[in-house]
Order: sequence, then structure tokens, then C-alpha cells
Amino acid sequence: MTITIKDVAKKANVSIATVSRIVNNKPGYSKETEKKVLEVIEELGYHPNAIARGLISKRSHTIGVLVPKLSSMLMSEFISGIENIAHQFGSSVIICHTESNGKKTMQYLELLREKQIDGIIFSSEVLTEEYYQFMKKMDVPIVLLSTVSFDYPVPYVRVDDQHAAYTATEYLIKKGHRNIGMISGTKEDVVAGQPRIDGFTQAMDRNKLPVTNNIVAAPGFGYEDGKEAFKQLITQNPDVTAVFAASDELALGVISTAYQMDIKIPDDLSVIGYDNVSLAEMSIPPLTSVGQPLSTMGEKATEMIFEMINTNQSVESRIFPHEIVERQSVKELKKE
Amino acid sequence: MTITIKDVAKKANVSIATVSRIVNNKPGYSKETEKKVLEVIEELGYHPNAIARGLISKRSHTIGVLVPKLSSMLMSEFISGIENIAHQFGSSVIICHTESNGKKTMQYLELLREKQIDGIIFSSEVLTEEYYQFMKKMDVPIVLLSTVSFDYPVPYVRVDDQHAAYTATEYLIKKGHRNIGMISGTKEDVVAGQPRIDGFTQAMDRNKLPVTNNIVAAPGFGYEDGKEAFKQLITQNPDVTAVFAASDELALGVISTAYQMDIKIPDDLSVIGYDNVSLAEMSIPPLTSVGQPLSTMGEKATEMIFEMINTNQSVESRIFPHEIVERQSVKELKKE
DNA sequence: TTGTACGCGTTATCAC
DNA sequence: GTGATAACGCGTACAA
Repeated sequence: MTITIKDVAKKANVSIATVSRIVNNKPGYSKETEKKVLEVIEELGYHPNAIARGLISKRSHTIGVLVPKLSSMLMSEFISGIENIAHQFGSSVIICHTESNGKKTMQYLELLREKQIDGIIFSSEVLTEEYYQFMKKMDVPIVLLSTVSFDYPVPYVRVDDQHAAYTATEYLIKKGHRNIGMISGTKEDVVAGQPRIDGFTQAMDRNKLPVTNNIVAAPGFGYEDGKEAFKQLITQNPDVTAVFAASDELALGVISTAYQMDIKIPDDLSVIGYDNVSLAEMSIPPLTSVGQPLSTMGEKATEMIFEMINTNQSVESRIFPHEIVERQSVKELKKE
Repeated sequence: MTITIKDVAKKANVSIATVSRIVNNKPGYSKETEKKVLEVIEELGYHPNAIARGLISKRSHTIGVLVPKLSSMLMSEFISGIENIAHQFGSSVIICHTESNGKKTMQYLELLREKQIDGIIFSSEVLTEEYYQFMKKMDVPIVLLSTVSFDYPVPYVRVDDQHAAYTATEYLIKKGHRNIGMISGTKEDVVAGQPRIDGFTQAMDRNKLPVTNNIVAAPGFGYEDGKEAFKQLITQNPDVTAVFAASDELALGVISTAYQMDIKIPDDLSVIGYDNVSLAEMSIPPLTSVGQPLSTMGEKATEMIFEMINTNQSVESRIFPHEIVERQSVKELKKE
């Protein structure tokens, strides 16, 4: 038997309306009745039922977050920021790990619709037509986190991947490297794949450095992917002096493989990663990486959701700055 | 304007009762009306409102998960398993990162109560009196994941930490090590601290190996903690040939510091970690570790929650087996 | 300042 | 087979 507002009202000899006012700090009651009701509430251990409230207010105080199951390092930092802000706004967060599987994503979206969530942070895959149409019908605020949409007017929070890749490459070049390899994602990946490749080639081009057999596209962004890709890279281009990896796990893979091949990092080979997850500092040697303010980005995305909820109009997208976090995996190459 | 069961009923010229029956597959309607109603549902794009349903059924189809903000590596694997099963049961998961801060934990518990969640997986800190009493009043199933309670009858899912630590230590001893150091958690930590220390000393004792200055208690289980602790260990006991670290991150810290001190792993020093998170395989050299079936444990805990919900009675606790995952950070010590 | 009564969207219990 | 109608727990016009 859960105890309800009625029980309080009865015991306090007031109407449920009065109790409701007091609970919600709406004006319209005397100090005395307040005191009395508060006492009864305490005595009975009454607590409002958010479900019943939600039915009226049409707000569930819950937001949904769609993230890919992979790359959990990245996501846990995003989620940390998201949850932090959501909690400040008195809302909770439902995490949906989509394992970049279209079907499961749709299942989750249906779940979120049923639950009447107040907003969605979409951080998986690309925003496809199917997802977009579905969410649009749900009629709740959406923001894209570290993802892009093709043609739909959905605000996003991310870094400029191409620019970041450009910066990383140029960093390597400034350190004196000429023959630089890249372990990239796939070209089909319009978020973390092609743009970073573009940034890389752009930097190489502007510095009049050839890009012939320098790029190996890994099927994913994981550690094993990095190992395999590096083997291929070193085979097709044995003279590389530096590698730009499109993720930190990828970078760890190359470091590991290099270690096995007795290639010293950074003496024989410089390596720079991407994302600057906590892993990076734990690497041996500590990994220089392109840092994104992951937690902050998660926070901003969440703030945008609530702003959209409260103002009922869209907000501006936000590109966050990236930075090179220098550690010890890159070495300056002496001119000869 | 969300469209409701009423809209469907009106348009289909039936009562809302009939629509409800059809939506929920309750008997009591003809094939024809079913067809008609289904068409209207499709046409209008009607979807039941889980909040309204929850108000009646008293089930929110949501479970709450309390996890510490730290040790996110561990937690993300737990959560993966939890979410997987929860989704199979048609429920969603609210994650609450408690940052092992008593106040925030209570705030979250209050949030979960308001939201009328159906069950709680508690995986932070120790289950204190305060938490237990609160949750007990909520009157929902609870299971402890990788945690213990003092005296309360709450089912749990975990490994036998003491035994696992014993196994790890004995593994090192079998490899010929005699002077073995341990980087532990704090003694006050009755979950991952003292039990692992006990397992360690027990193994040492049984093998008649002295434990004098072999143990350094780190304040936490992180990378930096490991670095600091190892510095202390190597100072107070320069002859250690092997180290048992109470977490993988701790182990990475010792490997890193050892590397800086030009101590070769595993040639000069063997290291074994604990948890076997994904990090372990990415270490250089790959880290031998005591593995827990993290994802499976999360799954089991969740299954237990739903069993308790459905049967309305408690379930048995479950101790999962651990295993030594051999990689390359431990070397057999030659007898002299 | 306070109470009455209706509605939120749904399910369940009756009648018919 | 089908349809009113009363809950579920709460917020809020409106009236008093």
C-alpha cells in the first residue's frame, strides 16, 4: 500500500489541493496549514509519485541517450557529463547501447517513445532518414553528440574532425616528420572516417608531402584493428617515421605491434592518437593525443536539450575546440 | 497533440475498452473489429503511453543501477550486461553514478523512488544502514553487484575476492616467486580492500613466505594510485620479484613506474592485475590478470531482479568463478 | 486561504 | 463480443 496525497489530506484535515500546493510550493495556503501538512507528510512518509505527475505534466523528466556499444571509453566520458547535467535538472537518463545495429536502435527508439522521454541525445552512427523521421514524429528535442546528420536540421555538439586531424598531422610535420602514416577509420564512416582522412591529406598536401601509400583504413577503431592496420602500414611503407591514429585504441595497437617488432616509440616511430581518453596517459610511453573535451561536450549537449525543452525552440550547434595533449609518444625528428 | 486510445476508439467506432483489449491481446473481440481497429491504429500512428500504463499497473518497467563514478572500466562492462537483459525483459535502465559520495547516493535513491522503479542493482560502496533502510522502505527488489552488505538479507552477485586474491598470489608463488609485493586497496574497504589482502597473506602464510613490508595500501584503484604505491613498495622492499595489484589500473601504474625506473617487465619484475578489463590486453606487455566474468555477472544480477519481481520472493546469491588470464606480464622465476 | 471537481491515458470490472 | 465507468495519483481551474 503506497501512501498517496489523499492519505495526507485526510489525516491533515485538508483537501488534496492544499497538500498539492504545499508540496509544489504554489502559493495559496497559510503558515499553519503548511506546518501541519508538512508534519503529516513526514509522519506518513509521503513521497509524490512521478508517474502520476508525468501523466499530467506530460513530462517524464527523463532523457534518452543512444550510444554505440563499441568505443565505450569515449562514451563513458560523454555519459558522465550528460548524467551530471541531467541530474542538475532533476531528470534521469536512460542509456541505450545500440551496438550500431539498425534494428536494435529502432527498438530502443520505440521504447523511448513509450516512456514519453523529454529529449534525445543521439550519439550513435549517422542520423539516417529512418531514425530522423521516427524521432521527428516523437516531437521531442534532439541533439547530436559527436555525430552528423545529412540534411536534417538537428543541432549538434562535436569537434571539427577534419580540422583536428589537420592539426594532428601538422603537429607531426612541425616536429620534422615527412613520411607520416595514418591509421584511419573507413571512408564510409562520414563522422570519424573520411573527415579525418581529409584533414590528414590536406595537411600533407599543403606541406607538399606526398600521400601515396600512407593511409591504411582499419575496419574499426579498436585495439586489434590498430595492430592489424599497423602491420599493413609498415609493410607497404617501411620508412614511416610517424603515425597518426584515428583513435587512442588504434594508437595503442600500433604501439603494441611496434613494440613486438622492436620498433622503439618514440625513438624509431612517433605516434599520435585521437580522443585523449584516460587510456592515453596509461600507455607506455604515455600517448600524445588529440584531445576532445568529452565530458564538457556531454554536458553541453544536455544543456541544449533542456534549453530546447524549456524554450520550445531550437538552439545553435556547437563546435568544440580540440587540442594536442603532448605526452611522450612523439619525438622531434632531427633534420639531416 | 499526442493521439490517445480515445482517438482510436472514436475513429474506429468502438469503445476504448475494446481498443485496449486489442492492444493488449486480451480476449473479447471479433476478428473484424480487430482488423478495423488495427487499421485505425496504423493510420493514426497510435502508441500506448507507458506512463499512463504504469500508473495503473504500478510498474514502471525501469530499473535503477547505482554505480560509483570511479572505476568506469569495470562498470561499463557490468552495465553492458545489465542493459542487455533488462532490454530483453522490456525494461529500461537508469544509471546513477554515485561518485561514492553518500549525499549524492541518497539523492539518487530519492529520484529512483519518485520514478517508481521496479528494482535496484546496487553496485557502489558498501550497503550501509542508511541505504538499506531507505531501499527497504521503497519495497522493491534489490541485488548487490560486486558488493557486500553487513547484516542485511540482500542477495548478491560477486566473485570470492579473498579466494581470487589467494589464487593470484599462489599463481605467482608457483611461478617461483618468493618475495611478492601487493598493491592493495585500503583496509577500510571491506569489498575490494581487506578481502584481497587476506587472500594474499593467506597464500603467503600457507607457503611459509614472510609478509613484512610487502603490502602497500593505495588510497584508490586508479593508475596514479598504482604509480605512487609502487614507488613506495620498491623503496621499502627493493627485492620484490613480483607484484599483485588489486586492480588492472593499479597494475598499469606499477608497470609504468617500473618502466621509468628501467625495471623490465616481466624480466625483472612480474605483475598480475585484477579484473581483467579490456585495458589489460592493451598493456605492454599484455597484463596477466585475475578475470571476473563482468558482463555475465551484470546479466545474472539483472535476471535475479526480474525473478524477484515476478515471483515476489527472494533469490539465492551467486558467487561467480574467477580465473587467471595469462598474458605476458608474469615470468617464471628460475630456481637458484 | 481553501475545497470541489475534472482530466491526464490507461486498465479492469462490471453490466449488457 | 462490447461498452460504460471507476480507478490509478496527481495538478489545477474554478468556486467559495
